Amino acid sequence: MEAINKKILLVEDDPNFGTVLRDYLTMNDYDVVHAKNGMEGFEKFKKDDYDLCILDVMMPYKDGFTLAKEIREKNTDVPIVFLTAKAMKEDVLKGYKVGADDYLNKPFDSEVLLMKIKAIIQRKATETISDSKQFEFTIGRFHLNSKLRFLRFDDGEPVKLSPKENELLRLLALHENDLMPRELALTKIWRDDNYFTSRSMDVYIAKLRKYLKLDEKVEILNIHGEGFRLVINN
Amino acid sequence: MEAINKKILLVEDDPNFGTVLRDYLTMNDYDVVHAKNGMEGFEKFKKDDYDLCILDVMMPYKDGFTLAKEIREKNTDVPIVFLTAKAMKEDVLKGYKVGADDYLNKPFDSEVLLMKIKAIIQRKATETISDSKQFEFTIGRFHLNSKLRFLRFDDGEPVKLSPKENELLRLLALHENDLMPRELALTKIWRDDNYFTSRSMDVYIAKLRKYLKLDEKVEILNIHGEGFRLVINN
DNA sequence: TGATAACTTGACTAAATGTTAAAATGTTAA
DNA sequence: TTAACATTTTAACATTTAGTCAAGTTATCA
Repeated sequence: MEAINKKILLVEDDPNFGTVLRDYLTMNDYDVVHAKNGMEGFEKFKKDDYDLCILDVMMPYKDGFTLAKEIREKNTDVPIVFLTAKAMKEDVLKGYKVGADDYLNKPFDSEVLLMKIKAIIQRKATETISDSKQFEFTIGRFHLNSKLRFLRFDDGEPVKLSPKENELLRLLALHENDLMPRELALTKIWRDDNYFTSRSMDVYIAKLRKYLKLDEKVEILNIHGEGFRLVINN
Repeated sequence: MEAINKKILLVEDDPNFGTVLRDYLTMNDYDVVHAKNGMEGFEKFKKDDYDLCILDVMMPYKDGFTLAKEIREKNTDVPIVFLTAKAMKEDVLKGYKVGADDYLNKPFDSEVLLMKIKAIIQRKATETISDSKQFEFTIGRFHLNSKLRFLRFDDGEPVKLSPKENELLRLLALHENDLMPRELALTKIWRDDNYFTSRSMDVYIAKLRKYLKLDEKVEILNIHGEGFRLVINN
């Protein structure tokens, strides 16, 4: 039986390092497409579907973070790994905002690299499956059934939620107590990130808050400029 | 090249079993410190850094779960494995609540033990950075969550930080006890290094100092003409 | 001690968010 | 097909949050 290899987009401007890495990955049964700079990387990304993107951070013309942002606009799911020179831990936050899945410090152990790649692709696969499977949530004294689109308080009468209300609350519940980035909701639910969809989302946050205020332990907090957080206090 | 052995803290009150296990692990290139009870185990834990803790659940005075809780307060990352006579379901659940990484049932196959140990230490080592680590810091009696942008003192109410406050404190924490060059913060956070951004940064240093003065052991020192230092005094 | 760097405070501007209501759009059943 | 209703978007305005800058004070260094 011939298994289909995972496809990796490698964007690395250093020709020596890039070639070595490409060959090493190819040897380990990955299909590697190697782009020599950010521009080329984005072109190649648009032309095909990849299971993983490995981006060098420091590149002329277009750095890895900028490229990642462009990639994220096209595809919210593909795992992205950054290659950085050692001792650049300050940049991790920046990478995270763009939706980084991991960092690799140059130089790195090739064994570790392979393990991480495998783990990330694997994690992404199970994550999306388990995410898409979760349709019922307990939110404080509420129960959300996201498939039937209703929200029940204690044992009272369920309230019917509109599609947008439902999806937004579900996304918040999936990130319970953690940050649910604004951008995530916009790309996942509204499939567009602009001023108006953003305002629309705020309207829905207000509606959800109105529903949720029956339980004073449940609240939707805003993190200015970042997104929202569904917290359940004890 | 001589690799440094991984250090294991073994807490087991049964002298026979404990000694046999210690010797077996030592034979397999682990550095083992053997404590005969929970109290001794915690003392030894505080004195050194370990790559893994193996705790017997049933011990006099202080059982394994209680010890695990104390260890977790000091260190949220170190892998913990419990040794149990038999896998009681409720015990397993209790263990995972305390943050157990695995269970070993006595008696157990020594080969299996070695494999599990290797796997656990390995897994911990390759865990992705984006899983919290780089966003959470302990600063004296404070806890900084850089992703959610809040700073908590002891177990009090978290204070919300502005993006700039957050990034600056994070940068200082990354350089804890070391110099954080002024220029670094300006280029990383303000993306511009001029007179005014520099004044602006001073404003933020002042704000951070105000937050941090709750713990007199924590301070931000200035190094004239160089930058700042976040120091934690003992 | 004079020059430069660091610190503090508060006023001001810009941007993001909260809220409500009206307008536009979508859906369903008679 | 359309009337009634549900959903979503847009608009308007209020409020909160964040960042910058200016000006005066204090600390440090040579």
